[in-house]
Amino acid sequence: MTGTQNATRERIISAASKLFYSDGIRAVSVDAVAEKAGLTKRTLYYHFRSKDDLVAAYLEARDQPNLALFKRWFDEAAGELPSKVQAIFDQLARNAGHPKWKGCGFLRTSAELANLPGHPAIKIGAAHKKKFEAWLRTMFEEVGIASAARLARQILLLLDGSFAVVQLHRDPSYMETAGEAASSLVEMALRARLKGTRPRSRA
Amino acid sequence: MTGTQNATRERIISAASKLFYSDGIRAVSVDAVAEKAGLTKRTLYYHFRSKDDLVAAYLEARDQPNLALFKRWFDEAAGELPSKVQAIFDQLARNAGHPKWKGCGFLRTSAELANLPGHPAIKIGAAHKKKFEAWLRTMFEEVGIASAARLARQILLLLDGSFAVVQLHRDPSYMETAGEAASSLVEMALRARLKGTRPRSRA
DNA sequence: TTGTGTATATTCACTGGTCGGTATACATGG
DNA sequence: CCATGTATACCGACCAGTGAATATACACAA
Repeated sequence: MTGTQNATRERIISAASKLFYSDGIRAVSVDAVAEKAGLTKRTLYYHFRSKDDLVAAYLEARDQPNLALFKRWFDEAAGELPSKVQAIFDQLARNAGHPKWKGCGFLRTSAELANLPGHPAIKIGAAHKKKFEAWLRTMFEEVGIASAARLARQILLLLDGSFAVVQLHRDPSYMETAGEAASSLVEMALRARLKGTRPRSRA
Repeated sequence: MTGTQNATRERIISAASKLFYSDGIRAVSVDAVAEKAGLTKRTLYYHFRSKDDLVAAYLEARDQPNLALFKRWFDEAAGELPSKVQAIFDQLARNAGHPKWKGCGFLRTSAELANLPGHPAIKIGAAHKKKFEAWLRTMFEEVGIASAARLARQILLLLDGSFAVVQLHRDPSYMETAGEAASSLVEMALRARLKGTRPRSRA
C-alpha cells in the first residue's frame, strides 16, 4: 500500500474546491482541475468516475468543516443566546469582506445545477443545510424554546438570504442586518418562553 | 421600417428567457436559443452582439414585470401591513409548487456568474433587488416606521433566503415560514412606532 | 411606372477552440 | 507477474462567434 491514493485524491479535491468555488461548476473544465492539481486528466479520471463525482466530492469535503466553523463561532461568542446567534452572522460578514469570498458554495452549486434535480451534489447541499438547521433547532430546544423548529428555519432563511444578497451586492453590511433580525427573532422566542413558563407581568 | 426587428428581438428574448431560467446560463447554448426561437444562430447574432448581451436582455425583460407582480400581491392582499407583507411570501409559495419553478432568475444568474463581477447581467440583477428593497422601504415609511430602511433589508433577506432554500429543498413550506418571520418583524416595528409616536402609558 | 441604390434582415456553411471522457501504453512496488 | 497509478495522445460532440451571400422592402430618380 503506497498510500498515495488518498493523498492524490485529496490533492485533486483541493484543486477542484478552489476552482469550483471561485468560478462555478460548468465554467471549470476537468483539464483545469487536473492542471491545478499538478497531474494529468487521465489520472484524475482514475480517481474519479466523472466530473459529477468530482463535484460531489468537492461539496462533501466542505460539509463537516463548514458546520464545525459555525458551531465554533457560536460556542466562542459571548453573551446570551441572541448574541451567540448574531455572532455567526458577524463572523460571516468579516469573511465576506475578503475578495475571494463568493457566497455559499452549496447554494451556488445548487443554483447552477437547478436543472439536474437528482444530481448528487445537490443532495449533499440539501443535507448540509438540513444538518445546520437541525443543529440550530437543538440549540433552541436546549433552552426551552417551544417553537425551536420554526425559529431554526427562520434563522436559516436569514443566513442563506444574506449569502445570496451579499454575494450579489458585494456589501457585507447586509449580513449584519440579517444578524440583527435573527437576534430579534430569537429574543422574541425567548420572551414567549418566559411568559409561558414563568407567567409574570413585565415592568 | 418593417417593424419586424422588435418582434424578432422579443421572440429571441422569450426563447432565451425560458431556456436560461430553466437550465441556467452556461448550460444553454446560443444554438439552442436560436432553435427555440425558430431562426438561425446567425440571425440571433444580428440582433445581439454576444451571448452576454442576450443574458442581460433576459434579465432586463424580467425586471419590471417581476416588481409589478410583487406590488400587485401586496396591494391586493387584505389586512394590515404585516399581512400584506406576508401575502407576498404566500403567493410566492404557491408559485414555487409548480414543477417549472426554479427559484429567482436574478439570484441564480448572479450565483452562476459570480466569477464575472462586472457582467452586465449581474448589474441588472443587483439593480432589480435594490428597486424591490427601495419599494419596500417607502411602504414602511408611509406608515411612519422609523427603521424603515433596516426593516426593508430584513424582509429582502428573508425573501431571497426563501428563494434559495426552497429551490434547494423543493419544499415551499419554507416560504411560509419566511413570511411568518417577515410578518413578526413588521409587527415589531409597528409596535415600536406606536410606543414612539403615541406614548400610551407614558408622558 | 420602372429601374436602381441602400439599409434591414436572414440564411448556410464554416472556424478555431474546448468539452467530457477514453484507448493504450508504461512505470513501479510487492 | 500483477495491481496500482500515471502519462501521451486521441475522440466525437459541442461551443461562441463569423464570412459571404442573399432576400426583402422602401426611397427616389428617370
